[in-house]
Amino acid sequence: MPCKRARAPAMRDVARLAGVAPMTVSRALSGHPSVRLETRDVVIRAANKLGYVHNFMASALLRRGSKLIALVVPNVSNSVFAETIHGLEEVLSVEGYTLTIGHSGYSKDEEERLVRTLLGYGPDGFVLTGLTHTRATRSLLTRAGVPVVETWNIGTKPIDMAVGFSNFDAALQATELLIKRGRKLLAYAGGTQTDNDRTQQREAGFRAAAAKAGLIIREDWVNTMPMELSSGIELAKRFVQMRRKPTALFAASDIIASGFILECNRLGVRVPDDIAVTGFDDAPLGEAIEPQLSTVHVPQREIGRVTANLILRRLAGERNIPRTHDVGFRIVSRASA
Amino acid sequence: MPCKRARAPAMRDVARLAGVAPMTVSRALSGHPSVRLETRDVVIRAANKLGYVHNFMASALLRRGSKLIALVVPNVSNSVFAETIHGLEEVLSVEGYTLTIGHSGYSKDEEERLVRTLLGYGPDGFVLTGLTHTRATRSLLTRAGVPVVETWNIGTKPIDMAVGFSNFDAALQATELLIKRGRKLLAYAGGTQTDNDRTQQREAGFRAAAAKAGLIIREDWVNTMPMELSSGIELAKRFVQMRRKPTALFAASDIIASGFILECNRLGVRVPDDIAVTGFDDAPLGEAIEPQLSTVHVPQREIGRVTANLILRRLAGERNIPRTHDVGFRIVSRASA
DNA sequence: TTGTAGGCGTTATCAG
DNA sequence: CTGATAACGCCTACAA
Repeated sequence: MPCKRARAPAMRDVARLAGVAPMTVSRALSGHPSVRLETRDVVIRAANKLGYVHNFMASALLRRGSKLIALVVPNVSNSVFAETIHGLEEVLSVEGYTLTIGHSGYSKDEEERLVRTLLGYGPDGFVLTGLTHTRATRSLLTRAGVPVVETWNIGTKPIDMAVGFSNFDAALQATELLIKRGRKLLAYAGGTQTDNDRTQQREAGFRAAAAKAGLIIREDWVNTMPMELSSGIELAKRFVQMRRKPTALFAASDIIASGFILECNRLGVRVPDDIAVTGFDDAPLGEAIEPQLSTVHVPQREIGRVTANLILRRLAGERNIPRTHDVGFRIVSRASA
Repeated sequence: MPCKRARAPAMRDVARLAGVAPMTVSRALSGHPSVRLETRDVVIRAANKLGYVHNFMASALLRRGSKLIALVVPNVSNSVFAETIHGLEEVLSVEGYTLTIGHSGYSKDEEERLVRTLLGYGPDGFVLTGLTHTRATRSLLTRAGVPVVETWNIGTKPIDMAVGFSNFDAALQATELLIKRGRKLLAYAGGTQTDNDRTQQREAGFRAAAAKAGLIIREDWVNTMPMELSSGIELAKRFVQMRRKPTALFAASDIIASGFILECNRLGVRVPDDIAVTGFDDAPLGEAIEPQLSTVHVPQREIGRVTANLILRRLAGERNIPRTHDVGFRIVSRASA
């Protein structure tokens, strides 16, 4: 165990060593212009000597800004959110902000609990995933009076700001790619989460594309399963055992689609001849497998970067920032469809 | 923009509504035994009515615990760390702790900067990746007097506690698997990071296995590259163009190894006939590809869980906790070697 | 240009 | 069992 928690040096300690008042230390360290350069040097030297670290909790208590940005994601292990976190960090850390992260596990009630907790740290900004939240979540965040960004979807009215793209349109266009290839027997594989507006919109987009083309969707071909490779593998195993088989699969995640294709290769199912496949996200894996995966490119990291910039602009006092930011998507046509 | 930041209800507001003193609210809400059940009910009802949320900044200021655990990882986008974060969250969130996360980008100086910043939030515990840090980092953390856990490696003396496994032994055994298969011309692919003790130990383990078997390593077959699929793909492309070719590859990451195998399949290189491959981490992808990847299983999420539990035990006042926790590894022999 | 007083929200301590 | 007081580290407002 490290030695007993000795009180960390505070401004008053720096002040004593520098022979000035604590207030002068505060000004010197925050770069206030009205401090004599000489004094400022003395203070900075003293601070370094003592290993002074600024106490953000005290500043936050005074509502001067905690330099904390709160983030709630469904799951950090999901690489698409990891990329978004990366984008956020990239931009925010330069400005001295730190992220506090909570996992909702795709539950809106857990999300509400987390929002409550995280607000207790006085964050300067709040980032959520998706547009559907409990009434209490919306109200807590509205009243908090800090910039709030909902990510990964756009459409309904955001609490404050939204950064994402239309999951509905993207799924619709990805499905239309399959239909354009002449496929009529469509299957779907998407996430399990009922509390998840992205997944819901993707399934809705899939159904809309089918309806537009006059195709009937067999409900037993609509699969909801975790977004894991194993789900795709399982799906391929089921596929070879089916009597009536679909001729196309739209997976609402590249991970599921890739697992499906990899297992098809093993089982001798030919993609796209026996079944065409389209994914979602444009993960690096989709490009590495054979056949390469057709998918929807989504600017995962960009969502984080744009979100961070919006928060920074808001904190800098900028007004009249549009509430919704569409980062777009792009259909990537490769060999699997 | 949400409405003007109205002051969030504080204990004093709850106290007023409940008709008691703020101190009583504090006790009631923290489950102090010396509060009459009736009083406690009144207080809790008042707190709920006002939507009171506990202000951690004030508690942190009093050094009563910020309920914050600080974490520095090289990169959240790397799935192995994402799993560890997941394990940490899993255990810590149940106890009401929140994670603050910083990315060092594999730089020890950036890590030091982050440690300084994160300490400014008065965390109740600190989690680092790896065992090598700047002198200042070690000293800051020692003096902070909070539990500190270094993860993903063991060996040298930790700052406080360490949770991981011997990267050296794991790499050595993975390489020996290749040697046992009769391969003598060994190539290596590992991370670029010079500041990275895990990568260094893996390379050292690889070299030690070769030396033990009396094999000479060609330095131009020792590749350092980012831990991405694309690195493995690049490596496979180089492989087909080589005049003298290695007969085995030890990749210090399943991602690189998988990229290599996937591209080999595309280029007609037979694995393991033309080249045997071993990875590291036991990512789900290794099992999904054909041939399946031999690798080192590492309990990624378990590292997070064990780390969290050690911190909790320390915070609960437990003494004499061993400093080093070896979570072990397991060689997984599959078709690629 | 520098210093002083007071308070942010919570809780340890001691008094009732 | 409950309440008053003081203090944690910093910064706004005002004074010198």
